[in-house]
Amino acid sequence: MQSSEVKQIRRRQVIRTGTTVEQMVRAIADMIVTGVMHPGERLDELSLAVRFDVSRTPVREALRELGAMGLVDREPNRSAVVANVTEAYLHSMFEAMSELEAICARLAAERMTVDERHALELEHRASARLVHANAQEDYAAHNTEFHTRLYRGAHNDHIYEMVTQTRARLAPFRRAQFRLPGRLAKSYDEHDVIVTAIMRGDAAAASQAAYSHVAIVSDASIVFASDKAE
Amino acid sequence: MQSSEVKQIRRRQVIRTGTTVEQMVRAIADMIVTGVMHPGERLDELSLAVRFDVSRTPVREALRELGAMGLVDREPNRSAVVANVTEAYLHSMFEAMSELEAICARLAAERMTVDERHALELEHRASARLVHANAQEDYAAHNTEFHTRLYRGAHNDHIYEMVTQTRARLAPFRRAQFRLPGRLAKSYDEHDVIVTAIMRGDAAAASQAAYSHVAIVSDASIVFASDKAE
DNA sequence: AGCGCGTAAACTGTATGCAGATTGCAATCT
DNA sequence: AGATTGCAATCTGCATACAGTTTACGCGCT
Repeated sequence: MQSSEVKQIRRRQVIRTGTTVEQMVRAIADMIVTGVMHPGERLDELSLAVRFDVSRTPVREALRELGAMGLVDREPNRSAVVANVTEAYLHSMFEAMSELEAICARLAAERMTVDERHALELEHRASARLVHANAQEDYAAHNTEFHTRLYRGAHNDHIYEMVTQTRARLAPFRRAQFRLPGRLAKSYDEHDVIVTAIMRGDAAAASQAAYSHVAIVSDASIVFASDKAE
Repeated sequence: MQSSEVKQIRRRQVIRTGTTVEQMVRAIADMIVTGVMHPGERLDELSLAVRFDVSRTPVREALRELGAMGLVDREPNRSAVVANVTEAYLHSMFEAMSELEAICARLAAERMTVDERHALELEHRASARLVHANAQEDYAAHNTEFHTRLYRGAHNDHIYEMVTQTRARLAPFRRAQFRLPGRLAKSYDEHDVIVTAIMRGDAAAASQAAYSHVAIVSDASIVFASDKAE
């Protein structure tokens, strides 16, 4: 290996932000979810160290984190291997997402403050413009914000954690959905049903609407995911 | 530091199973949830290394894992600090547990195979004996098994993961509940309602019963937790 | 006295070395 | 030939050394 200054510079050029380990976690996570690495494939520490031009120490820490995220399986004295994110497991994550989102919607309908309700409605109305403009990128950003407000509105920190973690793990599989023709408008309509239910404090309706909304997204995304898996 | 053989032997005597890191994770997690360490308290790597008689490397890996578990907060170039598991957050975890358990019960009522239903019922009936004997330890073990069957019965791997993780984080706060007088019998009765609902495939009833059951446990445990916090 | 500033101590981040575990292969035996 | 045991190569687990960063303190200056 070369002198440490050179390495620092080289790395800084390639990768953006955060500590070395964070960067590696993101990079490896990406390789796994995008299918560059296949389930069962071994993640040899030394190879990764060479590949990222670091020592084995940060590699080990990254693998530990990925293990905690469920992206790799680890056993003592064995290589970490890419976890088997089977289509079945993916499906279970989407289903879980629907359930969690339904819970959030229900609790939000019951618990959101007046201010939160207002903000949610404003956020929602503001996105109508983006639908008409078919501004997919911007709508996606709005969409994230909208759902985040929903999660926050449930006023339960642990549920918020679970739902955002699940969401993060699903993100790579969900990216393409807004490219489906007409999806933006449908998404907006679905949001509308949720917002309306929440505004009038109808927990059951909000829950139901949120469940269906996510289920629809899931279907669209799973199609995409299986395409990618070729 | 002394020679490595000596250290190995000493450690083997003190701690039971798993790798050094796993042991440290458990030990530190215990100290945090039992209140030996207080929120905001710094977890200095070197001090921990000395304390557990290991080097900083396993300490760092343990801290990373604890960070992923949400028990400690980490920032680059700063000490890890004990996360603030406030009573509010604890409450949110118990509420989340109720919600998750309700989902599992509902899905289990719909999806459990004939074999799984049988096994659940047998497991449940077998525990009646333990109630009469007031065998708290054994009943606790049975209780774990019972709930695990419920979680598995939902046939959703991601939900299973979330619920077991949440359960693990709550475990230390829940330990004492069976010491409350009459709790064993009540627990058994509550299980009975759940089992009955599941056996006849009544998803709504199962869900409702599971929600209440966990809510009751939560109440009992939170009392204990706030006692301990003195 | 109060405020910067510089420096050293303390601590985290990373590299590297060594010991023990695992695995695959080969030589031997049945 | 197939099974088995021993060995070597490979890899993980941990320790230690070193580099970079943050923090705290004291000194000088205003």
